[in-house]
Amino acid sequence: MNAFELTRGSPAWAPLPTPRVSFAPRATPLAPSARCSVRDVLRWTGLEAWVGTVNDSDWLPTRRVQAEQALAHQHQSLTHFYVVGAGSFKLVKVDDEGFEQVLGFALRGDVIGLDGMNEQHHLCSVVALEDATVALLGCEDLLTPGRCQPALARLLHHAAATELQRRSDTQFLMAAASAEVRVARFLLSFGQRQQQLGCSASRFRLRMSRRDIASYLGVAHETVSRALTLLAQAGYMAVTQREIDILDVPGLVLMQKQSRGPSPCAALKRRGGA
Amino acid sequence: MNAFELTRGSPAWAPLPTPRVSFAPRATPLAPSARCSVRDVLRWTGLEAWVGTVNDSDWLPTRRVQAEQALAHQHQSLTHFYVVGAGSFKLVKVDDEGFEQVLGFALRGDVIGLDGMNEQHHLCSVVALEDATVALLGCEDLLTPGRCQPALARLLHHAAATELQRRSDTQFLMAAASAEVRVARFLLSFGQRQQQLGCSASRFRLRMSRRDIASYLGVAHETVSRALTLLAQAGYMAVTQREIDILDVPGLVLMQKQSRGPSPCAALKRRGGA
DNA sequence: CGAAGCGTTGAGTCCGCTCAACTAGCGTGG
DNA sequence: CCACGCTAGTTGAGCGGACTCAACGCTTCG
Repeated sequence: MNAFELTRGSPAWAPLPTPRVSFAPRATPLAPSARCSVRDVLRWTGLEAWVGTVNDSDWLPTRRVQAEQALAHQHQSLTHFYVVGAGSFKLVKVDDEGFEQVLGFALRGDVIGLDGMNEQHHLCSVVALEDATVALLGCEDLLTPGRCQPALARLLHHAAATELQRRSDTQFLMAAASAEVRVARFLLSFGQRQQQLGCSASRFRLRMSRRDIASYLGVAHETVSRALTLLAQAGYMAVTQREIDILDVPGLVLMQKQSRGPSPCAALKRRGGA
Repeated sequence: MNAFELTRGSPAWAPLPTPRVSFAPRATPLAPSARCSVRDVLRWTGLEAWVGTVNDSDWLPTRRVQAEQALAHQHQSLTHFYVVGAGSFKLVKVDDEGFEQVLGFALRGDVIGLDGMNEQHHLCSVVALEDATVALLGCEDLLTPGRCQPALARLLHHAAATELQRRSDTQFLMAAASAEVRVARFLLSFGQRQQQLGCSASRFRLRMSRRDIASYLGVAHETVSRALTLLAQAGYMAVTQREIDILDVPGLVLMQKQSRGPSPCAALKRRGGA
C-alpha cells in the first residue's frame, strides 16, 4: 500500500489482485517526496517502451490538490502541463452567463492543459474530484524542439492523440438520441479507462456527482438518475450510490449501439418487466 | 484569380476585397504542380511567423481529391497527415451498425489525421465536400524528434491544440438543449473560421448538406431545416439554399448564449411574429 | 439536531423525432 | 422536348421522451 491509495480513506474498488496485465501495470504512483521520476510519468501514460531511454535520475516537480480544489482556472496563464499521478479531476468550462459545462474527466496518466497550447491559457478549469497529485511539465521546454527529451516529445504527441481520440468518442456519445444510451456509453467508456489503469472494467466507483455526469452528457441530472435506475432494473448492472457493477457487459454493449433506433427505452422496459 | 478558386465553378462569397487582415491573409493556395512549399503550408495554418525559418526550396507533395471522393477511409493505415490547401472535407465516423456520425469539417489550414497518431490508423473517413487539394506530411518524419524541422514540429503542436480547442467548442455546442441554439452556434463558429481564412464571417456558403449539419449537431435534418427557417423569420439571417447571410450578428450571439434557458424558441417566435 | 447537498421519484408540459407529403433542381434517356 | 427518377430541402401532423418543477429519503458536517 502506498501513500496515494489512502487519498481519502475511500476504499474504491481494489485494483486487480493479480497484476498480470503487462499494459500499464500499476505503475508506482509517485515518489513520497514532492517530486517524481520521468520514468514513472512515462509508465502512467502507457509509454512503458520509452522508460529505458531516460535517465534514472530525471525528476519532475509535483503538486498536490485537495478534493474540490482547483488545479487550474479557466483563462489562467498556462505555464505547465500536468500529468495526473493519483486521484481524478473534472474539466469544466463556464461561459459568460455562468453556465457550467463539464468537458471531461482526467484520471491517472492523463495530461491536462494541452488544449491551451496555442492561447497560452487554460481553456477550462480543472477541479479535483478527490485528493490528487500531478507531475508538472514545463510548457516552454516541452514545446521547444531542442530542449526536450525524445521521450517527453513522444509523450506529448501520445497524449494529444489520446485526447483527440477521446473527444471523438465523446462526440459520438453525445450524438446518441436516448439518455439511457448516453449513460450506458459513458459507463462503458469509463470502465475501459479503469481497465487501462489496471482496475476492473465492470466494477468501479464513480468519483463524480450525478450533476457532473449530466453536464458532461448534456442532459438533466434527474435524467441520469432515472437512466441508472432503468439500466439497473433491466438487469444490466447494479448501482449503489456511486458504486457501479456492470453485470451484463455484452448486453449493455448491444443496447448502447442503438444510437437512433425507434425506441431503445421500450426494449429496456420490456426487459425490465420480464 | 488563381487555379484553386475555380475548383468547381461555384462562385462562393468572394474573400474580403481589401486584404487588410494580417492574420492568414489569402495565402497562395498551392503551387500549380503536384507539390507546394512548406512556407505556404505554414501560412495556411496561421504560422506566418515561422515562414522565415524554413528554406525557400522546401517542398511537399500534394494530392487532389474530387468532390464526394474520400481522402482517407476509417481504419485505413495512417502514413501521412494532410494539410488542407483548398476545398473542404467532412470527417465521418461510422459504427458497426452502419450509422454515420459527422465529427467535424476541415477547411484550408486544417490538419487531418492527428487523432490517429497512436493507433497508426485513421479514426474516421475524410470525404471531400468539393474538389480539394491537400499537402502531405509524412507521419514518420514528423513524429521523430531529430528528423523534423522545428517549424513543422511547431505546426504539429499548433494543429493539435487547435483541434482540441475546436472539439471543446463542439462539445459545448452539443450540450445546448435547443436545436435553434445549436444551429446558431454552428453558424457563428463556422463564420469565425471563414473569417480566419480571410472571408466574411457573416456571409458565406455552406459546403455541406443539411444532413451533414444535422449529423454533426446530433439532431434530425428536418430540425436543421426548421431552425434555419425560424432564425431567418426572426430576422437574424437570410438563407438561400446554402448561402447564409447573417444580418444581426450581435442578436444571434445573444440568443445563442441561452444554453438552457426556459424556452429560447418562444422568444424567437415572439420576435418572429412582431 | 438542523442545514445543506446529493440522489431519487412523480406529474405535467413542451420540444424534437418520426412519418409523410410536397416542391425544386438536376441528369438521364425515351 | 419532356417524362422520369433521384436527391436535397421544406413543411405539416402526431407521438414520445426529456426537461421543469416539486416533494421526499439519505448522508455529511457544523
